Amino acid sequence: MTEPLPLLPAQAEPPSGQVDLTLTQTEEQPRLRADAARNRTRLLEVAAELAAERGIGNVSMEAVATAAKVGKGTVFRRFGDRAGLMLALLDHHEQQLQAAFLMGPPPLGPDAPAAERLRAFGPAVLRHERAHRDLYVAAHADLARHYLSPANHLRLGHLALLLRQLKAPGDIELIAHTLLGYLSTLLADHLLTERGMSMERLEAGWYDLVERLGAAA
Amino acid sequence: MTEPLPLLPAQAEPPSGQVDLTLTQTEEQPRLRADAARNRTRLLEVAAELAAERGIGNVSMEAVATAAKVGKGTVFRRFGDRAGLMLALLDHHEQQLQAAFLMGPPPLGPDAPAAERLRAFGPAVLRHERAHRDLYVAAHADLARHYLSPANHLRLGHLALLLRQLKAPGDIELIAHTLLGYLSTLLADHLLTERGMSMERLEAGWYDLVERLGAAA
DNA sequence: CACTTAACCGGACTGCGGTCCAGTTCTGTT
DNA sequence: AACAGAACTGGACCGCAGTCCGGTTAAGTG
Repeated sequence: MTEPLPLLPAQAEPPSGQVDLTLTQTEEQPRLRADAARNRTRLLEVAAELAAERGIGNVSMEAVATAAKVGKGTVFRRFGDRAGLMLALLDHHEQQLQAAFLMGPPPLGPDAPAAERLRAFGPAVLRHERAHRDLYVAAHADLARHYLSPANHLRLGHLALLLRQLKAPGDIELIAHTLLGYLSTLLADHLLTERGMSMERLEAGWYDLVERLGAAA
Repeated sequence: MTEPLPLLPAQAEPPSGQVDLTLTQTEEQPRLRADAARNRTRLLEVAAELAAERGIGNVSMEAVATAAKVGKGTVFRRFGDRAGLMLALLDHHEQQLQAAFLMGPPPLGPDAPAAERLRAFGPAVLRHERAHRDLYVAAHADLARHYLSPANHLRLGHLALLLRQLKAPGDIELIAHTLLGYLSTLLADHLLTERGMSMERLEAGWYDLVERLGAAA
């Protein structure tokens, strides 16, 4: 909780081979050694596989290590901790979403007016998170890290950009956080599952929110 | 993750002696046996003590059990799991806050106009959570339960009430959730600590939010 | 191509959260 | 007061996250 944080080289997101991380700006990756890179991809593949067949909640770190024919220590060295592995797994999916709203077609992509992009952002995220619910929940088990994750940072920046283009009044950064909070996996899941709300209702709520918080004074 | 949930009598909030839980409506408490009630209070006392001296993060369930001269199983039977114990610990503090905005003096209490109460709610919660930061973070480690906790439910209901009194347009429940999300312990902590924002800025953000989301159409 | 060194590897080890169940203690009933 | 059964108790037990460190291997240097 307030530890000195031993070593943990802080290298949780080094890309490997075909994996392209240019989207989520990784502050700098120290370049993995060849064997280490190989192991990393194998670990991710195996983890995804196990998650698919028995549910991510029933995949222990040790199981991943064993299935990838690697020592447990290796897994932890690479990903730091369980949440780190989840985050890495998630990263792949996240990139699809990011591509959609950074370079995709309207109304999400850059060829639509800002107001429309902002509107479209909500449902896109809601649906995306719903599709990968388990993983998001598991990954954000450590909530503190969540706010620091590149993915979250990117979303935040995107929203702030759109809001600025719209000349939205007020504290843009805080408003962006508020909007993102509305899209939180756990909140959406709670409202849909526990409270029995419909996706349409959540989307309508988003449109309303965007209208009131994004409109120029 | 999708288990049948063995027993867990779902009795996590039975009051004991002087502890008054009428505020956070506890759906029904099966009345603890005399010895069990005694143990419960001792456990909470001991836990609070240990938390105070070595930080809540460094207090294991076993340590609490031992210090209270009780078996480990007893602790888990009483509180379900670690988060349950945290929640119970938190409950006491939470009641102070609840009393403040349910029955306290203006501008928080019922003798002030709704708009003022709504405005005052934000800073009150922000400051309260900041004061008990560690505990909130530990307790909400299990985020799914968080949305179901009586405390959260009460806050939500309170906000919804005020919004309704203000004749705020839109989907009241969703707006209440959005507002509450802005006050999330973890978000606030992130903004204050990591992003170096000032408390004043967060409060100003709240006032702005309330004005735009609470104003009648 | 030999050599140095930094990085990596694996698996034994620790501590904790959570479960289980045989034995004990309370509470309501007659 | 005696009894039956429900509720509680405690500690042995399990599996997993995360640490540690002696041995190994890859990447720069001449």
